Amino acid sequence: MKNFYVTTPIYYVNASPHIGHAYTTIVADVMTRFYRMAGYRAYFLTGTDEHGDKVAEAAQQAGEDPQSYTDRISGQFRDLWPKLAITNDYFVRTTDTDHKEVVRSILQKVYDAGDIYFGEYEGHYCVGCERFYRESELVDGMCPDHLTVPETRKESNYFFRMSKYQDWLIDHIKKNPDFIRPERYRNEALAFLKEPLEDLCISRPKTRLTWGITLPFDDQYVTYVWFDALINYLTGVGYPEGERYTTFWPVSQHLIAKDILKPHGIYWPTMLKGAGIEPYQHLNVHGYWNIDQNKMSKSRGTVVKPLDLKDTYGLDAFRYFLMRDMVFGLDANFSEEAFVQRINADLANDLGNLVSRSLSMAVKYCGGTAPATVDHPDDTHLIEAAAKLFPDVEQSFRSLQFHKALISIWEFINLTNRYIVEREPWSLAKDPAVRERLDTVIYNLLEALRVIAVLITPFMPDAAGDILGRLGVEDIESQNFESVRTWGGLPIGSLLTRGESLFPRVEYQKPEASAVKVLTDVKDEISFEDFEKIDLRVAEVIAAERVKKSDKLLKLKIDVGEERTIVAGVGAHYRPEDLVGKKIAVILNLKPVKLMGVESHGMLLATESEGGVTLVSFEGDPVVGARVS
RNA sequence: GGCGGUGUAGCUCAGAUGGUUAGAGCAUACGGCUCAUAUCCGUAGUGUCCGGGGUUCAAUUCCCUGCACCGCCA
Repeated sequence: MKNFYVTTPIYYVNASPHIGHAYTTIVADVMTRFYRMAGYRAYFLTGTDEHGDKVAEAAQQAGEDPQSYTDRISGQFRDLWPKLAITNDYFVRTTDTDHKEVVRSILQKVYDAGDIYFGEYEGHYCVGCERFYRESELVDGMCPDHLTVPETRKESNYFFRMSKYQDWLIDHIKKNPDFIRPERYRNEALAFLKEPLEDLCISRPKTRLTWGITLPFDDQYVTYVWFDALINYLTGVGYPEGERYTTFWPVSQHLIAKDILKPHGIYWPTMLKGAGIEPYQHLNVHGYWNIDQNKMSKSRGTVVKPLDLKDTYGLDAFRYFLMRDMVFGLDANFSEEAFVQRINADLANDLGNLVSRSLSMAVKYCGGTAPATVDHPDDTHLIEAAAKLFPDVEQSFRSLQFHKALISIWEFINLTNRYIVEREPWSLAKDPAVRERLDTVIYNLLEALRVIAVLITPFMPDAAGDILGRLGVEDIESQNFESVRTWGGLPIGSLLTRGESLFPRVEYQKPEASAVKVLTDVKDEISFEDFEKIDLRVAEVIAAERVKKSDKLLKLKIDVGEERTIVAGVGAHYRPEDLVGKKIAVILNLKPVKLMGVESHGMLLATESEGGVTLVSFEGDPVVGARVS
């Protein structure tokens, strides 16, 4: 038996699930369902990534301890997947006991092999940037951002000797053209590798971070990110031993979005190499869904979250749209309008209507059971197209071109619709002499529906099951890809049911057609006490200059009764000299942040729209430092 | 600032290791059918394939350069 193993990234629990998570996971599910139906033994892993400072912070902000916080958010992901008809075989969490053990055993292994070292070194540390600089990064011995001379500081951490495997990795990627795919991302990985790899810092001292897995060889440190998160792909199949591991690891493929190409394409293979484990087989990289809010319906008075649209329009339609409208590897646009168009054109008109008209005629002309057939030369075109369909779809799956698989299936749907128009069953029905021919045509239609249903099962499991049910197919399990290799799989005499519309047409109200003006992005209501927490003041700009290397950021010195420095992102629309002397509104008590290396102690108020950025200013001449309320 | 991506029909996008008339869907117009969710089938179009330069017998495709938009990093 052939095997198949696919993973999604484990999702970081500092935010709730969104369309990006849903897409990756649905692709993994479609692939898994496909390979299961093709006779493979398949294994599908997803899960959550739960350690690190961002999670610790998010937990603290939510007033929870990290474990109960991660339990809660991880649960959100776990609960979402059944609602998307996801059929993962396992759900891994990095806080699982077995995962911690695997991480520690691999760290120990790499450590024993001499590929992890303790780096206590002196470096050029820029206080403003809170980071170390390499000699080569400095400009005239100074921090490139602050143009100050960095101080010499000591820092201790554990490092993975990644640089040692750079040549091996380049060689491996070159020898295995589909190790990273599609090709654009393979090229990108090779481009990274043209520069010398630095060793990977893999620890944080417990004085700074405790929410992590303690290093097996130094209990004063936890491991940081990579040796924790990436290793889930091994934990999920029961590494280091066992039948699952030996079965699935050799055929492993990862599915990721392009933002995490570097850790998966560079760090992970070298880590595996260092641990003496075979690299994964494929890294499949997809693009982003861009959300065009202008093209999303505003009739509901809220900004539309794509994920919510599955409830409005149905899960199968949602899965279909995601798979059909994105070319795997490239970015795509998500708009409600495009979604509705797909539903009406492809699902309602082409497929839904085909099911409806075929079953309607079968019931009307053949009494509700699948009739017997007699071969006819005019039908070979349809039958041959059906035979060719699975190989085409399989070919598309092998190259991750899911949209092409769907196009192939829809070409067959169109062909079947044409078959009806050409054969005119309603004319045949008027002449008792051609009864046999009518039966054959109807049978062929029903069999075509069966073939279609089988092939769309990975994408739209519910609709497929529905169609098979209407065709009277009793043993759904038998409806695999083997069953569509030869024509005639639908038993004669199968009991047919007409049923309701499979995909009713849907209405989409264009945003601008809405008569009543409704704000689309009103935030949650707050109390007056909440508002009073904001310290709004009148300030006067004393000096302004551009932040080095930034188009947008301006560094402003302001007078609010005291002198402060703030950084404002208005540089694309205001020149520094335009601002000096202006009275502006400023939030004083915003937590200071560092932008491009400059610390900002407040934020000016401005509005941004298509016309550009406009500062909030005052009618008259208010006193500097006065409260705004 | 560095790196990368994208720019093809009204819209959303495919595609071509360089080679005759550059494609699909949607939208539009016209025609056919009535089994069907007013659906289906057929026909008809439209394009300086972002600008400029180079290589070539031949470039929209390869190279250089410019512009616009987007993303990542610092």
